[in-house]
Amino acid sequence: MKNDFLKNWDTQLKKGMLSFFVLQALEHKECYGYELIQNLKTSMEIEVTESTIYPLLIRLMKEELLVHQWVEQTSGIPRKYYFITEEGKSNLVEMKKNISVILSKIK
Amino acid sequence: MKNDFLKNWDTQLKKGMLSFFVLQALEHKECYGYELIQNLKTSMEIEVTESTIYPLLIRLMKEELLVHQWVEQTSGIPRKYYFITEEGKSNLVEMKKNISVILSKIK
DNA sequence: TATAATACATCGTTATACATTGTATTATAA
DNA sequence: TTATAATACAATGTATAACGATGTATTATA
Repeated sequence: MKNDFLKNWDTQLKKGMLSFFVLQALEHKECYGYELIQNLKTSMEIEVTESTIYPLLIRLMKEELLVHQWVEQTSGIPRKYYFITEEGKSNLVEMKKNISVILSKIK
Repeated sequence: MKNDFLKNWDTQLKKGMLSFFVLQALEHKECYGYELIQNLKTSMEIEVTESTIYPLLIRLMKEELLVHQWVEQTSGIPRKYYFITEEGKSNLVEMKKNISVILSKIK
């Protein structure tokens, strides 16, 4: 069981890593917000709430790293699908470079 | 040259990684605040300002991951040396584990 | 027929990096 | 001699991002 310091540290570490993983996930395959939360949990073991993911997606769209498209469903609420842009892809490459530099500093 | 998004992302990534690197540095060798800033820059290529490091050291002491000791100098201002505690060392181990889990998720 | 799951979103709180500013001492260059 | 930089500590205010709580609406299930 994690202590309070480590729990808070996990949260702080997400500030940065989460946007990387969201871009990585959407580069692999476009999806809608709710689906992204499930995907991060099941295939990445990253737990995020809606109050984290929706503002994050909005920020990434403002930065033009993502675009969205509403898709009507045969039944139920329309889904807002997110797609990574070319700028998103090139930023993802830069982010990966930065992360490997950081990793090289870990003893 | 990094764009605004990447510059901000770097800052966000520090929120979490910096406390790890400070603990790692102090595990290697105790030092005082100003010295720590120099060490992080020269041997780790991590740039931090005093307004980042001093509050961080205070937080890590509150968590009892660090302790400090004032050391008088033959000339000049006394220096506040920081030492990692046993709890600090064990938390550092946990942090390193967490980081490798995160890394394994990078494609 | 109530409850859970799906799907969107916002608001307030909290934590942290950083620019700016401040104090004080010592070394160096003009 | 004097101004400037470097050393060494610290606090204040701002911006950013994760998260708990809350809200709306639809569909599936018990």
